Amino acid sequence: MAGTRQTFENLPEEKQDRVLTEATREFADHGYQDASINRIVDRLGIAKGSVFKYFGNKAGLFEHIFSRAVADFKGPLKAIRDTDGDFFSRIEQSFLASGAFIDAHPLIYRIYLKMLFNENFPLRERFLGEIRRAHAKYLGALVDDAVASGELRPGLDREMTVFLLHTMLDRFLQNHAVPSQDAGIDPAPRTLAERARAMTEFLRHGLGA
Amino acid sequence: MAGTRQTFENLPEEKQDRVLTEATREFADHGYQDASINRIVDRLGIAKGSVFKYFGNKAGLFEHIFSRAVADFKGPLKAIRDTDGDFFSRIEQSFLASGAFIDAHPLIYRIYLKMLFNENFPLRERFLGEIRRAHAKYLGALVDDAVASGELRPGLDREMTVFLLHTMLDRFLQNHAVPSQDAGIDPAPRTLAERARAMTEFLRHGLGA
Amino acid sequence: MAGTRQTFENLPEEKQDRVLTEATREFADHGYQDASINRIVDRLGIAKGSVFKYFGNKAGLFEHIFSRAVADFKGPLKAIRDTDGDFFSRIEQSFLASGAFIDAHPLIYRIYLKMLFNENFPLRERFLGEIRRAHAKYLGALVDDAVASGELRPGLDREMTVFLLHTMLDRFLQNHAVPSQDAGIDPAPRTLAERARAMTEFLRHGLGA
Amino acid sequence: MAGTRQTFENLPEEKQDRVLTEATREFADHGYQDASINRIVDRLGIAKGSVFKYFGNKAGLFEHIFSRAVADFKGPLKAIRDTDGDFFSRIEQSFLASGAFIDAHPLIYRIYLKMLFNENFPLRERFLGEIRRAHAKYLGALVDDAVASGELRPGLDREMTVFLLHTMLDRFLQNHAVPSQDAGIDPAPRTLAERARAMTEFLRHGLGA
DNA sequence: TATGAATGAGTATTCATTCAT
DNA sequence: CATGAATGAATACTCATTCAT
Repeated sequence: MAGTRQTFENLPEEKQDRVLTEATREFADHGYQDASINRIVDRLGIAKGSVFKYFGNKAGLFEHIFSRAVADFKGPLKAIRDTDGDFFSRIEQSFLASGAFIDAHPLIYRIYLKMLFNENFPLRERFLGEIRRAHAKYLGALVDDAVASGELRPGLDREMTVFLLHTMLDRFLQNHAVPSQDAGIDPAPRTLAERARAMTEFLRHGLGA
Repeated sequence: MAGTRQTFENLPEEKQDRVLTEATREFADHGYQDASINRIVDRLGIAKGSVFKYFGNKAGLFEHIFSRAVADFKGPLKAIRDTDGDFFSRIEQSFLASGAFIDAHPLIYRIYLKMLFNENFPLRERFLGEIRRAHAKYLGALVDDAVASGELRPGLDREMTVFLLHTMLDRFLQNHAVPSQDAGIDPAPRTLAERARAMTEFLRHGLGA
Repeated sequence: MAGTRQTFENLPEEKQDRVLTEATREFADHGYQDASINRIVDRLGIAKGSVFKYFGNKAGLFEHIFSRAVADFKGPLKAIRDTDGDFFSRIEQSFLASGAFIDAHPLIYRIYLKMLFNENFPLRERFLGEIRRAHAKYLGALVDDAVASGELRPGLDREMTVFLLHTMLDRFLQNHAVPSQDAGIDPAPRTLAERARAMTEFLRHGLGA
Repeated sequence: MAGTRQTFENLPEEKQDRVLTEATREFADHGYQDASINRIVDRLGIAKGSVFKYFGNKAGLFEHIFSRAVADFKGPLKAIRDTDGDFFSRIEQSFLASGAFIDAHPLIYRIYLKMLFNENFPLRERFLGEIRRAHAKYLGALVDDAVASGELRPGLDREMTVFLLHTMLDRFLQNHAVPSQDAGIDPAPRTLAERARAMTEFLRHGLGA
């Protein structure tokens, strides 16, 4: 109880920020296992022991960073939940809001992507599960509203619809963050808004009443 | 570096297979950077020097393995290119064939997934580009056929359509390989066939004439 | 170094006790070199700097603890010096009193045992010498009395007799504190009293007139 | 199976000896936990990785050294088991043979002493148990012979007698190896033979018929 | 051609100690 | 007078790569 988490929060906020920024960058560049605390402290110009004082160990540092990020991840969705408008315009806004989040926190999103298929991140199951459930809950609510208002074509399987929306959102964001991934597939670079609009149109045709 | 690759191919085929299988497993389990040649040779019971004789260095070993895999990746698509049937049934068959490929080569696909967002794989850009282009070419041809036969609704942007198909296929496969990824989103476990059918139906509504 | 020891003794006695108990436990568990001031202060919930204020450094802490213990070690012997009774019953009482001391201060005795053959304890020579000399003096006095009263068989070398008594006492105590040490040698577990009686009988035969 | 124990035994014998000698010295000087592989390899002038190649880890190195030592420990006793002569002269020979062993392997004996009261040696229970049981078996056989031939006074408890002999032997050896331990108790330095003779005499009086 | 011994820089983590607040 | 942040050297251990046999 004595030494660990408390000590970091007693630091001047500016120093806290420097440490977290540098560490986040390291994890974004190298994932968890290959991230090097040596490199972090060298760049920061602080003693190696300090990091362990602050966070206990490497996993503690990662968990500190990513648990804050998980909270942030959920943020943009909440903002839209209460939005007015028809189903598909709310979907489009979700795309845009999530894209804006990624633009604001590119390092965090790179960590998330690395975590997706790399098993050795601490608390990976918990973190990914939280994010998934938040999205599922949010998208499920949107779908329920749309079913009630008759905006979706009848006979749609609710679970499959949520899964499809999630799929589209996820891939939209991946593509936004790592455009090279679609080099050769979608060669024409588009703005965030253009792409969001196009995918919404597709969804409207596929799902709309 | 002179007779490098040659020496490996002079080995009895059975030994070649053992080496490649064990190395593939290591990369699938740990990615590139964290894969350990020490562990590989320990499991194989061969000398460490041999691996370096065969492949030059760690990157050479990986490239040997994954360049063969890239060729395999393209295989299932070619098989369907000449298939008869309407557009959407050919799409559904693509889903099924790709899913079958993953079931047959789970380790290769795990490596591919890790490579997707992890920058430090050797020749990553080249490998991913090859796979992407193969898919784009294949899907593009399918779309062109469908446009010609009027199976797609008019006014569809070809590139965006290809992108959407690719998105659906990719996510379908990820979900097939790592089902836990959708725990909480698509809780009802489905067979490969059921899921392929459902996604095809969705595409038919979204894209069909 | 000025007011060093003083500051500790100004503490409320209860806090002094907590600090010393926890530190003694750490030294008993880990010896000197591997004892960790980090762990001690973590368990105590006090600042690390305080320990250094109180005792100067790690050696100072150990010396404070063990110099008090040395005084205690000598205690039980003094109590018997003035006892009446024949030589061998006084010996037996010494065994019992020393065993009782160990039961009352098990941590101190564990430190003593570790110090016996581990050279890197601070002031080791001094501490061990003090204890040895106290025992030698005490046992020597007993032997002198017995020689005078004719209780010992004639011709016994005084020094060797003292050495033998010391040997028996020491090993008796070690065995009492670490019974597993004699697993397989003396498998029948005995009470302190039984063992003291048996060893006294042996000594009576070996040394008695 | 590939890398570990085999590699060390392939080394030229001279190098094996240098490594073991230096490592044994380190353990004798510092015990297990405080022994430093850094120091060992620095003195040897070899790479740190080599030691881990040879023995796997620090515990493996220690176990290699001490398991050989345990075998050696038992050696001198076996040599005497078949000796002729009366009980007490065989005991005296045991003292002398064990003392000679310690003189020949002082480092090993110092490790043994440190292990006696320091819990964190690898395989400690096993090693100490083996040594104890060997001694108990040997001394028990001597006692049984003496009981059969009537050399011991009647009514002696066999177990207690073995325990006493073990006690005397152990302490005799400790005193021989670490004479300073008895500074102030037995100030007159004696030869090994003198001391063995004196202790045997004592035992003869205490135990003899 | 295969072997496996040698290397040395790299990893996370712990530690006693200092000193500004 | 107490605090606890900072330090940097120390620890065991792993790794890809080289090269003499």
